[in-house]
Amino acid sequence: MFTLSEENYLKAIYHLEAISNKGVSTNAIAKKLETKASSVTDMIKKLSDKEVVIYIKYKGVKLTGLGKKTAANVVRKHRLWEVFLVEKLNFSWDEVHEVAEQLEHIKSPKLINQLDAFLGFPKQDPHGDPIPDKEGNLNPIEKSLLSTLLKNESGICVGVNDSSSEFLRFLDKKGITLGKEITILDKEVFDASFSIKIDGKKLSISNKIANNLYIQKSKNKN
Amino acid sequence: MFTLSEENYLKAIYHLEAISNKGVSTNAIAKKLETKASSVTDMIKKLSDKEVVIYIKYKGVKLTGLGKKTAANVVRKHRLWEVFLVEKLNFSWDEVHEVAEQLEHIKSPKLINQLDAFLGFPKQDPHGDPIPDKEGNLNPIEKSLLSTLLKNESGICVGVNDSSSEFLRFLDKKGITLGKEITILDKEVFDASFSIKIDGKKLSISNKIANNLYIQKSKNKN
DNA sequence: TTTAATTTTTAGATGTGTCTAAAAATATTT
DNA sequence: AAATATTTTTAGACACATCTAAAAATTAAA
Repeated sequence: MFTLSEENYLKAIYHLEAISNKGVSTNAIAKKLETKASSVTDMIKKLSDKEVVIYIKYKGVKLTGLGKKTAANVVRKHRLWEVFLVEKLNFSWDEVHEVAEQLEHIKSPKLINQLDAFLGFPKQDPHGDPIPDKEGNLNPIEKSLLSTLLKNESGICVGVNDSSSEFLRFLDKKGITLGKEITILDKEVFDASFSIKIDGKKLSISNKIANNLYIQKSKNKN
Repeated sequence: MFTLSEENYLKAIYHLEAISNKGVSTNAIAKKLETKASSVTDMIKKLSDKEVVIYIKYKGVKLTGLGKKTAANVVRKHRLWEVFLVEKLNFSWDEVHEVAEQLEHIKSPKLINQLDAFLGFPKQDPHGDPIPDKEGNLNPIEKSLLSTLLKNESGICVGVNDSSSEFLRFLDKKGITLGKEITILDKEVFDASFSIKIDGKKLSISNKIANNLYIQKSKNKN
């Protein structure tokens, strides 16, 4: 069994590995968990003793098979709870993270499996992120950043790279939600901003936005 | 804000006050929480500093208004989650306690209010215990122990005094569930056991059972 | 390749919640 | 009311997770 703190470290390492796939550095973990490097070193030793990470001094850590599975299970719980909050309790997608951070630590295999069934075995959470299965495997969906689309190409909005409340509320305000189709009308050389079409309306979005929105490329219409 | 441990102490004191309505003794709390008296003394001091209990050395504790409200809110959450587990996730009434013990500590007013609405504002948990409202007030239902019924009197099963898995599974086995009507056919002087009628069938139950089952007295039929 | 900058680890401390063992206070017997 | 038993508190220790400050190792720059 793992403590709440250990689970949070495993989850952080899991997410960091997904980006870099190299050894995860002490500092990277510290930054992610908003804690100090010395605290990270301490915890890493515990995790290493429990054989969920491989730790080589000064070289960072890697998750073991068990570590990966444990972390994926926490992520699974987090994302299933997010679906529950949005689908059943009318939370909006920018409100779920904090509560799911708590709920993900509830220990009960039956609870999470029943919840999964109750929700109809969802494959993605409200932000478009894939939900790991019981074994910890996840089916990543094919997606690209909106910024990679060329002029006149289209895509269906399928996820976000930044899931901060600020960004999500911004998307809400602009009427950008998962499932909607976006077409690139123009790209500005000047500031790398985009002119897009969504719901038949023309919209201008900054490069930052385009770099945080995932789409699934549609077949080109001509 | 209160820690998980503090919440558990408050809840324990809350339940103990409901029985005795005197100052709750250190030992009583220790027994309830399966901990040591010295640990209880330590925690009581913290709770006293936080003004949720009145503590007089060697004289036990009493909850303050704030303490009562805080404890009732934990109980509210516990019982609402129990309803959720039974009604939505197909848990049986003997499986919910352990999981609810974890869920009751999740901090999010919106979560619990939405859950309440989602469940249709239930008034009782799966064991027949009343669910406190947002302010911490609770509407106790009128109930008596089955053992207090006289021969030929009837009552609707509305709650349990002992909600251990063992007792609940025993009731399941005997076909005794909340809502069913029970009629006393006979009382044995010898061992204080009861002969009852439920679902048209005759059943013999021990005094211990009759002392742990709450019923709501029906109008006498003749 | 030596020096400087950065990262990481160690050493020692703190707060929370718990424990054991012993002391103090209260309650119960005789 | 004195002796005994029980309850409660205190004192001191420990595990967990964290921190600061300083030392050690690694990486980058001159």
